[in-house]
Amino acid sequence: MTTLSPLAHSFVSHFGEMGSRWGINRTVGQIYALIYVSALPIHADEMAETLGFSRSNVSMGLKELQAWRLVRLRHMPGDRREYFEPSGNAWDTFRRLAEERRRREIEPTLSMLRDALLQEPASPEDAHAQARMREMHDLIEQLTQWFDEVSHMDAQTLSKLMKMGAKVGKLLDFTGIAKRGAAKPASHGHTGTEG
Amino acid sequence: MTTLSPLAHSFVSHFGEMGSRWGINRTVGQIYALIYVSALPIHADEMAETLGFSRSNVSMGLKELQAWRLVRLRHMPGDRREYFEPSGNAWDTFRRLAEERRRREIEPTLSMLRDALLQEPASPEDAHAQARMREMHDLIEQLTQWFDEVSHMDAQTLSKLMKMGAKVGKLLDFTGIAKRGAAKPASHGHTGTEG
DNA sequence: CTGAATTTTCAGTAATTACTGAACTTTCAA
DNA sequence: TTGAAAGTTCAGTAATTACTGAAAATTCAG
Repeated sequence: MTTLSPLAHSFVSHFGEMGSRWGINRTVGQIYALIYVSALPIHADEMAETLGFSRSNVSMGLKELQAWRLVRLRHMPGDRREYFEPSGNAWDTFRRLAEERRRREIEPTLSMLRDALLQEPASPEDAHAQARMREMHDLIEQLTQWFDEVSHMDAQTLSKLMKMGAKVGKLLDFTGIAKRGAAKPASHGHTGTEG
Repeated sequence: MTTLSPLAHSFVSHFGEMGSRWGINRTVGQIYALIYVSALPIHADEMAETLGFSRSNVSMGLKELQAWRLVRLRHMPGDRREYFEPSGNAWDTFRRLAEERRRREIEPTLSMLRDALLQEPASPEDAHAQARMREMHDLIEQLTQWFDEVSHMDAQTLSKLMKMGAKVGKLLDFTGIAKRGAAKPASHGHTGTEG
């Protein structure tokens, strides 16, 4: 498949544009999209030709995709070249992206916040800043801890949890009305609302 | 506060670096961080001086933050200048970021996928590509629908849901073992696992 | 109204990031 | 071993994105 069908082309070029919104660039996005929709594993020369990128660009892109653990290297019998396929289903892909972003972005932020919270505030302004940082720190920690738990589930389990989640949420929302009433008005301006 | 304390400085400069990982640039990240930790609303000149950016750069950054609905404009009595404060607490911030990213990134992707799925596959390769796209489409739709529900909750409710989520998840994980056993082996290579 | 204070716009430039081609390294069949 | 095929690296350049200063537009007290 050295030339793309219109269907595959629209998918691949869309992911090129979207890729740049995530940390990955256009090239990497398109390479991944191509691997993702291909029925069979493909090798770098084919990608370069299909996408119109230089061979070296493809090589670098594949390195990055391997760093994200989004693709898997395979060998075909009687062929020295390296073939690539997606390293999992859509849920695996999402999970890997989220885990990797967590490692690269969330963890450093948490670490910076933890450090800042250990300092002795030198002024009332610093004390306020710390309160805001603590609020952010606690939220991030809660979200990531929860994601940890959820990310070990497979698609079916997750789907069930989500369906239940909505109902559980509504129930809790109802029982929480009294507390909300006390907390919400303060949320104009700078607020320290947490449970 | 025209000069930053070490505490505030580390927070602000960290968000500058991290901002570029998200769609926003260094300037916008630092402006937001500064507004976020400030005890009182601040105006553009103060931001420009504190951060060492040009006045025009701050102006553009504030426009972008308003587009993301992350900051709120306020006026102080007897002062014509525009002051800014965060538009909510940490959970509000996270929710706004997520909602905006959804609008800008997820919705266009879903729309592209829906279009692609309506096409008549012109070849077995296209049929395979469509199957992969459907898998992605269904996952995204499920995730966003769930996020819709969750994003209406406030911090306390969410916190409860998360605490329950882990337990519910474990329970479901246990009941799901039989189904998992059938689905997982296929997840080597290209898989169409969904439930 | 007037004009000073404030904010916005935008063309030009600086800084950053992406991409290529050529040289280099690695791999493996013969 | 050898050398051709495959893969990688990297310096240079192209493309993109960020930032500034100057000028224009807006706002509002007087």
